[in-house]
Amino acid sequence: MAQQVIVRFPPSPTGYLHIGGARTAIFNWLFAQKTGGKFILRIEDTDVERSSEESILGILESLKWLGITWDEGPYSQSRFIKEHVAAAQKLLESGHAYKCFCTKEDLDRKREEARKNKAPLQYDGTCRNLTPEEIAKKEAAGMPYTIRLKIPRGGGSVIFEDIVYGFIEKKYEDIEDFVIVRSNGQPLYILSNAVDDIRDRITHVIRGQDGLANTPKQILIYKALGAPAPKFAHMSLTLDTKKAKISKRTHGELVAVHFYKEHGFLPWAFVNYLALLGWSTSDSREIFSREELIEAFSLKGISRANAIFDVRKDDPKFFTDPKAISINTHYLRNLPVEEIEPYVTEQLEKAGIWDPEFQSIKRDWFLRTIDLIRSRYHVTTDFVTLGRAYFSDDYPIDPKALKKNILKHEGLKEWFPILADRLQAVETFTVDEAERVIREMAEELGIKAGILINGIRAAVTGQVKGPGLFDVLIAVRQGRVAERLRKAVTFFN
RNA sequence: GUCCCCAUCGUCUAGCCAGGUCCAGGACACCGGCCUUUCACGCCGGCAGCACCGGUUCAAAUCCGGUUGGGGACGCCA
Repeated sequence: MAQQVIVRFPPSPTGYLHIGGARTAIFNWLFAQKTGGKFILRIEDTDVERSSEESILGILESLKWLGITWDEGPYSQSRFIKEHVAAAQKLLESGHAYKCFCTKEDLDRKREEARKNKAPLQYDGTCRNLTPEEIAKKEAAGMPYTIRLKIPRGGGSVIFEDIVYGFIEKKYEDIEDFVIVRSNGQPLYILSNAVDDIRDRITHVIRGQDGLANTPKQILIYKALGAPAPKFAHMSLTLDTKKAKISKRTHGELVAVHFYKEHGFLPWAFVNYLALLGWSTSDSREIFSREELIEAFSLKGISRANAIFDVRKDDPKFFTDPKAISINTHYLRNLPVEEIEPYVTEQLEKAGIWDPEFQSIKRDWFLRTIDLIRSRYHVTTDFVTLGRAYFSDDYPIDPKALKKNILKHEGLKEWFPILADRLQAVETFTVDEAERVIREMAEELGIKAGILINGIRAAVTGQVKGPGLFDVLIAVRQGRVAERLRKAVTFFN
């Protein structure tokens, strides 16, 4: 009988959720979904200085946007500080830990010296063997102390099997007697985290590879506390194009989940992209529905090598990793229109060009129009930039379109009004009728139809490119087309 | 400095554990062509990689050792 899987995602609320954190959350969530396990959200807010309520809200919002749901929580780690302290006390009593009276200044000095002498930076164990009398004396003198875990000495090592990286061995001698409680009585993350995981019965710790070096220490804590250690699965890290770990500090908004929401990403497309960063299936599939991803997911598919988040800051063509955009594009163009409708709506609202009728009497038209123009778009914001003319009469004319497709042909100044009249005179305004009128006119004038077609497109949509013009005209509608063509004459002034 | 991890096209990666079927497959990006009123979509084609050296073997991208390169950890941060 396999026990139920319990995983957790423990962000520290010191800023927004960034893609590294999102990736960790996604992998944990996927694993829980896959195994029918439980996913706990725990806010590690014990660093009071840097934690903020605002940050917590932002993180929750980003997770919700991504569609990552949790079964328990969010718990605040700070609520359990008493338990953490009690655990430290227990370790002290059982002889697994000891009080250290070394001052921060002393330690800093020693570390600095060691750095200079290119020696290991480990704690030298000054207080490890203090006699009970010495300890009592220092305490009586009111000397503050930290609590350190007592690492076994005289050979031996910690060995564990990481699900991704395989067997990892760390010699005791390479582990220092690390601090688990500050001199002000506050427990440290390494302790709190282990205590919380024990209490929450976490079965699998899935986290970034930067936690790999900490793992032997945590295993020692579990052992000292007499609790079984969970299984560990470390994930490769996400690096930037300069191969540095991505961070809020150096990359700012570009690595924030909310940035992708604002820039027109479909949440699932983003999850799909993130899942592919450092994970794959042997059949090289890339597009997964939610159900397919859960079905295909396996911790074994996590790659050991770090992956690069290929954002090219200076490339005007891509505002982020081209692969991320291409996946978003795929979903944008292939999902049933109804599924992307809410996201388009959101963008129109944000741009102030939303018309409530788009979801009532004009809904059919709205869906058809989205469907018509989406094959050229990459993100939902394109609907309010490139596609603005479909939804609003207040749209800009691309200078290139103006120059190349309107001003270049003086004749359009006379032809536009005639075209407007003729198109307006059509009784049933259909694609075929619109095409007939325009082609006949071109023939009459003895010019290429393309001149009229491209000129009309420029005037009616403001763009040099777009769907087949006759479809465009139907989408924009007869009256507006005529109106826009008449107005276009003013471009020649 | 010490310890740990990693190494296939520009990027994400399959293949590696059980060596031959791989003169290395897919995707994105890029280039060319077809289609077309424009731009896309779509279709067809192309460019491009096993870091290096040695060993084991009839045979190595795959196993072993080393070198180089990269990343991470080493806090009274999480």
